[in-house]
Amino acid sequence: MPQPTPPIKSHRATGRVTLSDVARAAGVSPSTVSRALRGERAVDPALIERVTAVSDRLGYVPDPAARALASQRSDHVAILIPLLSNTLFVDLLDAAQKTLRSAGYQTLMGVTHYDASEEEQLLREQLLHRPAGLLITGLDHNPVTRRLIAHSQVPCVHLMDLPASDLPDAPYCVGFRQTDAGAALTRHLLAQGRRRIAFAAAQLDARVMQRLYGWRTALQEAGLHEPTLEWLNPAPSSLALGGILFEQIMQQRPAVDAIFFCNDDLAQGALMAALRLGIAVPSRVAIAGFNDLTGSDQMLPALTTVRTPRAQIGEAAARMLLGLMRGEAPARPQLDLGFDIIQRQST
Amino acid sequence: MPQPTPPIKSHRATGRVTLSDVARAAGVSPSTVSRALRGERAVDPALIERVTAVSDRLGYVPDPAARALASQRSDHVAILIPLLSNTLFVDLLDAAQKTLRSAGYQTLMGVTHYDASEEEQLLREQLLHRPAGLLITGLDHNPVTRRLIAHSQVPCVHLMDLPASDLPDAPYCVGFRQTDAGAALTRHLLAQGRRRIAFAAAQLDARVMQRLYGWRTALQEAGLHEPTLEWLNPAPSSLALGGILFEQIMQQRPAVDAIFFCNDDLAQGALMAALRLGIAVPSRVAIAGFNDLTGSDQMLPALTTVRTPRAQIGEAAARMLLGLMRGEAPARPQLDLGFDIIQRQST
DNA sequence: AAACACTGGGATAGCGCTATCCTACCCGAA
DNA sequence: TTCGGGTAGGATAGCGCTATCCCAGTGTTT
Repeated sequence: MPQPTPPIKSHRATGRVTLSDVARAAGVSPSTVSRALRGERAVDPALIERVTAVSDRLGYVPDPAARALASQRSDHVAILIPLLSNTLFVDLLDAAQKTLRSAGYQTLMGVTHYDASEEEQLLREQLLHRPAGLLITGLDHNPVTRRLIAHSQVPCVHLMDLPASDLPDAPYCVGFRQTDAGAALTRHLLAQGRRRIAFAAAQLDARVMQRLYGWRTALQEAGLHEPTLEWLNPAPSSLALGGILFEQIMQQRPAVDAIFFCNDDLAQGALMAALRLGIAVPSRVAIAGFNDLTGSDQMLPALTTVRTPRAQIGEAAARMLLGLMRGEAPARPQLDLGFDIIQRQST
Repeated sequence: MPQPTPPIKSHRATGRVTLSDVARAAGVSPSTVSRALRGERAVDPALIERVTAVSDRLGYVPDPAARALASQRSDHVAILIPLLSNTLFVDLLDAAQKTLRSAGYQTLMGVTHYDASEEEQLLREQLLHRPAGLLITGLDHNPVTRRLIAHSQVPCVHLMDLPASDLPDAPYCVGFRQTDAGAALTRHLLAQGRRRIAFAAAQLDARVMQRLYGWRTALQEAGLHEPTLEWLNPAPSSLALGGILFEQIMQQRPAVDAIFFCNDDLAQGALMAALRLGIAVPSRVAIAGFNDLTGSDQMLPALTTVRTPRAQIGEAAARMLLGLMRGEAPARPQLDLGFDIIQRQST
């Protein structure tokens, strides 16, 4: 009776070059290959070189799933942003993603739509993949979300916002002081001789409210604060809405001589509406925006705005996170990248 | 001599509720739990219910890494787009991502920057994660990329473009006929009485060239084609560039009475430049764009453009892919979602 | 010289699933 | 009655890594 030849390899062979293949070819143990390739523990430099050479020759590439299962840490970095329809966040995502990829990490993107419970749910899904790090927009999250982050032990950097003061147990974050930026732009308008400065906003997220606070503070300091000049609309931000808000303000508060829009899209819409309505900008009313989005320099008149370093924030936050994932503590837990007032023709 | 108590659980216990925990609690084998929860093979309905109940009670959630390792398929879907700085692709990504997430998939995003070798490299990285599916922008990829896709056996749907004709072995794709759209918009301009219609383009990707081809065809049919009215610039598209192109064309081809810009950002820039230069639109020159991007309806005059169903493309492609991943063949491998000419005041 | 760290390698047991094989049982057909 | 085939469960061996333990060899201390 003929003996069946025993299978040499598993019945589920995949054709992939594995770590054991490299180990066999290099004449060392799998542990050594693993350590040599990852730079873990001390390995004889000569061995590292030999293993690396063999690995390259065979075209070995580690399997992320196996690595994730064994080490309980994947090569994913999760990022949570509110929207993709605001280029602000897309720029953040783009920069972070680029930086993370060059370090070998894959980005897991989550879009929260400004919804705390959706944020929580997205975070849960992302944490299942045991990400190596987490980037999250803003500082205010619901308690469950905060607990999930803390309990997961995953290094986390917050984007865009900075805490009011340097708390001892402050979270890691990269951004700028929204309040200061709001106040600075308002002071710019005051310096131009404007006295009745309205604040028009939509999509009232935490950062918008901080800009409002900055506006309010600057006007109070100047003794010019007037609550009826706050024009807040919770709807999503858009050019069209900017036009509508502009028209409302001009009609209902004709004495207004400047409007601070919380975002450039609103301000751009206002500028187009002004053109349509024949309202002279800046002579009749000055218009200023926030974020220096695409096209603001092309408006007629060109839009005065606050340039926010969103790409730099994305990149710096990713770098800080990469450091944290290596176990390094950043120089300072908060990184303030500032902002610039860009004066153009609309003020 | 006291015996050391043997550890009950592994020394690397993670506190996670595993499939075996559910199996033990439900009094069945792990295989049965796995099958019951995935709806694999036939399982006694009563058992399915019991297992599901126990699983819910314990809060069991499958580990994606373990699943990926064992099954050689992850819950990731890879998506490759050229840029994040064009809202067109962001809308595509947003819609696809939303659809895929609701089906339990995580999106792995790759940004190719219109670079074929970067696309190939990104694809390699994504394939390491053994994605369950792949979405890729466009139909033209380098041979290695095509081979990687074919060899990976991962279901793949192409976005935005449709092949010239219905080939028998045609790839799956969802989009619309760029050539037809280009021709249709050109015919619209002809119908308005325009005779010297320029085509201005930047970021000359395959789709832009197809629109150019459509423009050319329509003009040739009308006996009005003039090669010197092709204005092609390989630089990235932007409002500022649109303004520059507009100024160049008006200066160097004063007889032009209409300009078809290959993308709305260029056309918006041109409209702003026209305002600045005091060139009347549409009386002196008509301006039309493509894609109906944000703000086009707010321009002065409002921009005539082609509305492209990018969100629908993202969603439909994701749905088609989900079907393919379940092993279903779509009704037709090509899905044409069409386009609409949106006539506004600029023509 | 004995005791004691280090250092750098190997052996091995999982990580938490799924794929595959195996088996008991039930059914209808011969 | 017997047998084949289908059905629904269990047993088990990995998937490809890393974490942990172990150990031989080499200093270092008193």
